[in-house]
Amino acid sequence: MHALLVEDDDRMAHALGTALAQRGHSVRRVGRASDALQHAHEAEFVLLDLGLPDLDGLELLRRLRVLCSAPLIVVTARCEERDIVQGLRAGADDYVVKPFRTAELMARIDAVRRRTDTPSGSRDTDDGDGGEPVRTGDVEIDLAARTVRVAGAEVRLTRREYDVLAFLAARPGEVHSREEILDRIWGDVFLAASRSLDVHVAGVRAKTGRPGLIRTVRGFGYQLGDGGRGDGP
Amino acid sequence: MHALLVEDDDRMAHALGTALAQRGHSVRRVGRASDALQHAHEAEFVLLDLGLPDLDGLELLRRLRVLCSAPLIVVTARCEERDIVQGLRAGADDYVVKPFRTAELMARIDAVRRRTDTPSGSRDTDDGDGGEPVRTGDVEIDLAARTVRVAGAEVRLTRREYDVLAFLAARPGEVHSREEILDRIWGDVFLAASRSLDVHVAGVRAKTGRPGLIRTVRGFGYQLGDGGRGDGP
DNA sequence: TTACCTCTGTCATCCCCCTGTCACCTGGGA
DNA sequence: TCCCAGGTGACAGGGGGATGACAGAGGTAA
Repeated sequence: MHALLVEDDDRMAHALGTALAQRGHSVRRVGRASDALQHAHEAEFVLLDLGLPDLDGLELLRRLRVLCSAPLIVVTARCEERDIVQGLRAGADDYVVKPFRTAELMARIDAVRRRTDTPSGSRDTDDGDGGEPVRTGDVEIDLAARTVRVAGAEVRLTRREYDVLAFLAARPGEVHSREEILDRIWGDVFLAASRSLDVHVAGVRAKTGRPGLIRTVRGFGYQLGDGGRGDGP
Repeated sequence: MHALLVEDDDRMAHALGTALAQRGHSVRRVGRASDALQHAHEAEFVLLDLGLPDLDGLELLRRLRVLCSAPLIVVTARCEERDIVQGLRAGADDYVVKPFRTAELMARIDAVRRRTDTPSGSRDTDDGDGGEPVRTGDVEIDLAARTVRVAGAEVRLTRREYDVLAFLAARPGEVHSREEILDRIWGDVFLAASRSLDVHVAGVRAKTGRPGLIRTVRGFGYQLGDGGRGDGP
């Protein structure tokens, strides 16, 4: 059992690590976002502190979610309702506010894992396990390195543009609704009427020079395409 | 979407019911444990108050867990660590203490359902069509990815066309009436006299090149067919 | 300041949905 | 076998709505 503990405070990390170890988990503790992203694919479940110094917590959470679908519990001092809602919408399975009670946290970990350890397994053959870039046509999306290459040349996308592309690339071939995308990336489905998503999709298409990289499913949402050549059935 | 709201306090039930209805859930509210147990099997998810007068909350939770495996969130005034741990260990997927914040509770409901729900329309008896595509002949309908393949090649259907096909594919072999299909997809049975359904069925047949994929039951409705070869009993 | 990103608003376009019509098929009755 | 009535398939056209393209305001970081 491999727990990934993302926590920059030494005392907190020590306390949590001890509690987890007592319950039979092997723990890898990291204190920086970059290390968290590097080890995400090894984790059986994740405890995430949103207050890291080197990257916004929500942003880290979204990036982790693209890299792995393991159970993830946010453990943080941020207790505003807005923070909690956004954290859960960004993909957290549970959200625990510091100071927390250890036994409760352990019970929550077990509850989340009970739901996610599907006996039939293989629920996540999808998300880029480890570091294999997603390829479609001559476009290469490296979810771990957060880079995009077209015909070998790196393309610089903005944060939102990359988020949208990475979200679609995490499950190639699947169609995602506008609401789902807005929920996961913006944390707000009520932006559905907004034009933001369209604008950023257009940005990805323009900067990559591959209009077919993101395919529109009219009236529903978007899907990762074949990289440009939009031939039909 | 069927939410089972187990709550004996009228004001609380009203507030919760309103919030759920605003988010598109249909709500059945019960105030007694016996009613909760009776309707448990219909629920798509459960909100459970532990403070009912006629049965100990934990005991009710355990009995509910035997009857149904739907996502269940405890919403209660009991805030002792011991209560929370016991509730989670008894099978609750989350535990929210009153007074709670509505938006947070809704986000927690979504988070739990995200982990437990089958991605697309099929919502009934959990007969394993969770992630496996439906196959008939050489046609493959992936309800999770919202894609359709014929002989391995992806076929692009419009929204309505896909909706009709997916609805039939969610229960292979069953015959569905025009009214039922219109009700579930259009939300309006009064379109029964309209030609829309026929047009979209024709679209599916034409685009897939499999006229037998959707079989007409004259005077009644439609049924998922065998993928092309139109022989039958 | 400067440059860039993000979001919003507007306009134009195109596709999809619905409807209407005609023809064909099916099933029942004479 | 023939006729009739209702239902369905095929096809075309109009309208509406979703999306793409573009511009500009506001915010943020360098």
